[in-house]
Amino acid sequence: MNDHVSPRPRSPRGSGDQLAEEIISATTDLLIESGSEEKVSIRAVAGRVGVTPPSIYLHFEDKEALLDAVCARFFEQFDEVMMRASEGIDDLFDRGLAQGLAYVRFAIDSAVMYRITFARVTPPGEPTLTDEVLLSSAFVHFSDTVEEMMDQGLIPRADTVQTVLTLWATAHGLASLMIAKPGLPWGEGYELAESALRAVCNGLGQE
Amino acid sequence: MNDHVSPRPRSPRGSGDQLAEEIISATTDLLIESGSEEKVSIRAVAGRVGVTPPSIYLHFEDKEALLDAVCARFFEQFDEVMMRASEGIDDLFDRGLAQGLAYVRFAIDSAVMYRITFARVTPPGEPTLTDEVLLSSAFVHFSDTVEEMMDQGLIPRADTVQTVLTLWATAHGLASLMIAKPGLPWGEGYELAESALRAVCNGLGQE
DNA sequence: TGTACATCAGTGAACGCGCGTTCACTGATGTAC
DNA sequence: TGTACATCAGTGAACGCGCGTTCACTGATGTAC
Repeated sequence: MNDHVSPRPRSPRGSGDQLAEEIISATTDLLIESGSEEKVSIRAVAGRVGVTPPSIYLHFEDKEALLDAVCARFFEQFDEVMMRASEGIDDLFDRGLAQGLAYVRFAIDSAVMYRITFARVTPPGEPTLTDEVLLSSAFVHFSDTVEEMMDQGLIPRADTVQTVLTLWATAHGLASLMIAKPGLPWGEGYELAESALRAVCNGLGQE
Repeated sequence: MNDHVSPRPRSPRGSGDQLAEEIISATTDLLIESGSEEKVSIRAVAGRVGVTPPSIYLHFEDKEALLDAVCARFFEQFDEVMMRASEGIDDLFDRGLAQGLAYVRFAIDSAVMYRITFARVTPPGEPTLTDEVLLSSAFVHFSDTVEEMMDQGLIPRADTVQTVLTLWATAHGLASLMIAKPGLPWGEGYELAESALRAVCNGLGQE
């Protein structure tokens, strides 16, 4: 964890953002390796990047801000992954399912980051959380899919946000329980996850 | 957090277990107050109980062992809560639903403990996890309910464990997402949770 | 073109702190005779 | 019944450590004249 790298050359003037990027990805790597945010120190991050600890504070106000940036960066990847997974799938139901499964898959593949991101509870006063998530690309894109599915009658028409939250909770529950309790009999691949997602889709509106 | 309490009287000979109990509940209280296991120190626990730090090691091998004991104790409560919630409900479907909802409710009421318990990932080598959970009262009791529901045709007959895992994942997803993102529009009470649980029950077997 | 200067990304050393844990010790309690 | 002793739950003080963060400083780079 305390690995040092040959000191990096000084950055040219206005290119401070590049170091910020390197700090974020070094922190991500260390989080994955260590498995917890408390085990990743500013010193270790600095060492990994090839810089001294105080330099970190030139780019992030404190450790919390750095971790926030890292988690935000991670969360952004979900949109890309879900979009890519449904590319070229014509059947609308299959497309929605593929997106949900891609979510579960990606969460499990990046188990440590997923766990850490969701463990960082949003402070109660945070006013913009709702907007932040609701406006995030992943949420919007998936909402679009859901709305189309309603249009085609694949799932019953209802409040879009409520439906999206229900499906998200299902996918999140599968991913996070599979991560937390990997020893349970989840079966070989993702069949259980797939059938759970299908079940909730098919049961919508029959409540 | 560093509160001290008047020093407790010395325990009589063979009653060391009582102090162990007090340590567990003091730790639970401190976890709830601080919101994270790293913020709870052995010193603080000792102070809360009214004892010096080294005494803790007379009852728990180290901090990890103490936290494990605390989480195990917490997990045991789920069975009691779910059983109590379904008492006196005759309709079998309603009984299952009440158990699921009680799970979500209790998880949210004890948000901090729930989050911490599920964040403590079971180490990969742990051999007994599966048996541990599968034999736990909550799992067994809920499995019984599910099996009865299958008998009555309320949900399709299928592998019980798979069905229980699916329902557990749904309840867990709702609870943990509601805890992690309380700012999202979950609605007033637990209607969204209830309709999600109903949806997955009704969609089972239609995959 | 050459020189003095301002800028500012990054440094080196240190700060104070709280932590988990260890260890030799104490002293009230129970027991043996 | 009285006394010497073993037991052992809990103590007091200290260990070494790594942490987040601060602050005065450096020195390469770009700019003004």
